[in-house]
Amino acid sequence: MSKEITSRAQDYSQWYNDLVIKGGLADYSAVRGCMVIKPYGYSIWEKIQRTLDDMFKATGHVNAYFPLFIPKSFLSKEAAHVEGFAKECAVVTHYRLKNSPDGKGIIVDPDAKLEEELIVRPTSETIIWNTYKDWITSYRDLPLLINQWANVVRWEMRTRLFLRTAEFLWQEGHTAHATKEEAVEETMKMLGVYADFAEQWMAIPVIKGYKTANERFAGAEDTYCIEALMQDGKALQAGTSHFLGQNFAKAFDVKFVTKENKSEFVWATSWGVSTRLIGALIMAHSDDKGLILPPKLAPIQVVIVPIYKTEEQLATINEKATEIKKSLEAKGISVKYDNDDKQKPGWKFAEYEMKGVPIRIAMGPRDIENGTVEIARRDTGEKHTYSFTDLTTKVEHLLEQIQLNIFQKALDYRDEHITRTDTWEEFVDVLENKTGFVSAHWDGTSETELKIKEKTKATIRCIELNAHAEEGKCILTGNPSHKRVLFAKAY
RNA sequence: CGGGGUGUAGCGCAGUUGGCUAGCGUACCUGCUUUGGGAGCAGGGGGUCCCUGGUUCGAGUCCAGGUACCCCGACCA
Repeated sequence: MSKEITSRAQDYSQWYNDLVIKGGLADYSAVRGCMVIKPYGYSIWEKIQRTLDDMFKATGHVNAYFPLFIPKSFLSKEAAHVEGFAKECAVVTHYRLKNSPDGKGIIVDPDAKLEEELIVRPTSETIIWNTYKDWITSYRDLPLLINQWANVVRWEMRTRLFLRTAEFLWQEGHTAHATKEEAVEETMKMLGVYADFAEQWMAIPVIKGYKTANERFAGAEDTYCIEALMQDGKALQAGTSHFLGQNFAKAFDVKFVTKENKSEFVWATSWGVSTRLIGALIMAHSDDKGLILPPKLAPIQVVIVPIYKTEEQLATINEKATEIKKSLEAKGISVKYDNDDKQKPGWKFAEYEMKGVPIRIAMGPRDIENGTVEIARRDTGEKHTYSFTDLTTKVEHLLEQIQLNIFQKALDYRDEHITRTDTWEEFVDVLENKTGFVSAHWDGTSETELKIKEKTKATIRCIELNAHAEEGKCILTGNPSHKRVLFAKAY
């Protein structure tokens, strides 16, 4: 056995790392905090990208690309924004290297110092709003609905594969609107897009909510989010959509003339999801045997493994397997027929389970004789023998079932891990032992929120959009509260 | 940035109080046998023992300094 996976019970972090590395999704790189996304992992990202991009286009957005570098002065134009990002910016100070005088290697040429230092974008609001100033003059220029697929850099103190890397890939939407109402509507619309994507494609149930002032995006009036729950009971913010008000319009002096010939500041939103989604995908569904990928995002949906003793048998199986492969592919299903002779069937079974391929079809002499195949589901481990008849339909149906099943499983787990508490003792106990979300009253002050974080390490993940009014007392201070909020320890 | 850990073959690791040609598993190459859950046997190739300096007849091993990465916190998507 060359690829043992650490079990979740033994060491959850190590389990996660094993899945990423041994599942062939990514590798550590020579650069601190930066990872290499390997082809198998990147193909998941490509599927995420393609799907979301279609959803963005369908909601009226177009793609553009803005510079990787941002003049240092831009960042400081919005006070909260610089405050939030300054501590984690990579800075370009020089533009040239030269041979070291002692002949050993190369050094930064001190004569090549930049007039104004450039930062590597941690997010693009500033460079984009600086550009929007030139693009927007009239109400006729609005709304401006732009998305960009890009890499950004945030110099995090501690990194984790996919969940928090110094450089990561993401998309960031930046829209400009004539009215507050329209901008708020856009913010909510994109939150909805993210939630739909998470649930229908990633099979991860999410809670839609908004952030408290403490957790808000630097420079936003309101930050909305989708929160998911991982198998270790920790919450993971899977996507955010920000209502930026007129903050960036004011910082970059972006005004437009209304129909009534009045000059007004533009209203803004921004929204993003990143390669962190892949981390969520891994942790939400997988088990101790390896990855479990939702069929809709799995790079390989079906793998066919031949079992044979003789060349004649292999030839027969090749023929039948190719036929099956073609008929599945005709339905848009991605199939790999693995007749590589260097590995044995048992090895392949374990390997594709590790990689999370939803369906495995095994074909041996027995099957050829009986006109059957053996089909194994990755999510449940169940194996059944099916006849060739209507195989394509059966597989299509099974893929749908798997997609629904892993969503339901994640949903059941999530729902079991939302606990309502009304006493501090129970609150602490649930966070510590049961884990997951805790629904509790909070007095609405940042001070209380921070104290709770200090005592329990839990933060307010969000205030649910559909939270109904309910009178109660703050879990910590006993002060009056009008609705419950969701606490959890988070990634 | 604080705490802990690890750097020895592609990968995972062992290496005793300092001692001979640095070893094991796996992967790789060759051959034969195998193939319905990570195959077996035989043979073979592969090393800057993280770096620098020191102690010593002799350093993977001891000492000092450096460096890289991982894990747990603080910070964050």
